[in-house]
Amino acid sequence: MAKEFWIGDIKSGSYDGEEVELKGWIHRTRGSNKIRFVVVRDSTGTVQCVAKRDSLSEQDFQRISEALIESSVVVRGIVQATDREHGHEIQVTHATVIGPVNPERPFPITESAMVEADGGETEFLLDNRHLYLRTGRMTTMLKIRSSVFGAIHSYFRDRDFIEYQAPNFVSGAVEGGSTLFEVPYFGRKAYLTQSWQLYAEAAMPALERLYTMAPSFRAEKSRTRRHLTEFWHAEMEIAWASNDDVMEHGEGVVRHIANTILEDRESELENLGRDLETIGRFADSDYPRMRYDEAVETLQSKGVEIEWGQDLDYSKEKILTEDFEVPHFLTHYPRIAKPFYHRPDPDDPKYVLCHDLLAPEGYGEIIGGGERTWSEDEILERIGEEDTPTEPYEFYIDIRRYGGVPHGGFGLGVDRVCTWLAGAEHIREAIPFPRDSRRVTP
RNA sequence: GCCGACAUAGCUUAGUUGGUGGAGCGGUGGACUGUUAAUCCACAGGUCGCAGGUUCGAGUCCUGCUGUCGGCGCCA
Repeated sequence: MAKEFWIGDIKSGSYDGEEVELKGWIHRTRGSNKIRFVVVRDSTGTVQCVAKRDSLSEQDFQRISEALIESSVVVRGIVQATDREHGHEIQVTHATVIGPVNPERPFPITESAMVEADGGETEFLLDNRHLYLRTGRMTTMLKIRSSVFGAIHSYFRDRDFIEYQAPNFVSGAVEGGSTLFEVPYFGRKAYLTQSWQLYAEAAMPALERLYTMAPSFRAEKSRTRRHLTEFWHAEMEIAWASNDDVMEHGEGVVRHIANTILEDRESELENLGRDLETIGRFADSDYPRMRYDEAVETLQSKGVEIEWGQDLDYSKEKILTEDFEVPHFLTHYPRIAKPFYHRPDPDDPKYVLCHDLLAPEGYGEIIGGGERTWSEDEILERIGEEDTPTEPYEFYIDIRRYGGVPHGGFGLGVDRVCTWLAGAEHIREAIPFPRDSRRVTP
């Protein structure tokens, strides 16, 4: 039963002249009543199978001729290298349809649906996401996504970080409670986590270097091409570290991701029309760093209306990224613009020791992080500034009461990184079943 | 939360000043021995998102609703 032959290997010439048994799905089919051209797909590619009427039994020829797009088939035949545009093809000797498609309900995703959608974001394709997954564009995207996930794991594991898991049901927020999903919890209220961070800080004195990749949930009614309500969050926390140390890892992991997909997913990137030199630049360059004050001056010199102390929203980030060809950091935001867990800069407590990493080409923020407020006095002062009650944060304060140390970390939006590196139009293209404020199905 | 669009066959869409809704793809039947989104002929397929209203007459004009898309804010 196990599958022995893969289209990717057939196309690379491993079986020229040999007989193979091909298991896959019909991608396209055409031809006459004497010869049928059936393009078969598997997870590694597509290959044209040529079924000549007199080369296989009448029954097999009939079956393969009648099978509709997305029928699953087992085809046996001889691999032949050709000069035709599609390269290798298979001269069919036997054909069986395993899972047929009923002509009364043909595969709904047609050329017209694909061509028109381009990025794949029509309502129809979103409603049929479970079927859209098997199209070329989505398959390619999922392969790149897998490599991005793998690269994040290998980056941290190669540097002796410990993978550590936090609960997804939580009782409080990391920041502003308005964006929490509330779920009933045996007569009480619980919430879906927005971030691993608070729980990571609890384990920081135990593990010192830790990371995770897990879903985070934000109940924001965001309607943009960079937001999901459920997204994959790669987070790290490191003891004995400054803002600069954390940034080194942020730059390191993003460059490692770019390097990995360049190495493992070159053809997939090209399929999506991504320029490899551009990705190479993301992989090899140093990422510039700019302080908030400098960013405000730059914006003001460009005629943008902004006052010191305002947070930098997306429209302003976008203007800043125009000056860069690679990701760049923005650091040292005003204390008043950032939540309590960011540590004030001892050199100038008007600022906090934080950073955002902005992707170029208009993709915007992919990392947010910084040094944490780590002493008991400072954390109480910072929480006090926000008029936040301290009770929900008792465990967080405890971490500072028992041997606090300088530490920091960041959160990386994995789906955003996939969107950016793949050159996709919308974050929905980069995740199999996107969740936003208007869609939880399929 | 705010702003702006859109909704016609399974899909992608055309539809003029309001006068019996067309096409391409997909499907079915037929032709064709090398096709590349194959081609050619024929057929089937429509409560024009829903509910009201204006009118002799509404896919088309008006109101409301629903759904979807795009943008802002928020952020990863």
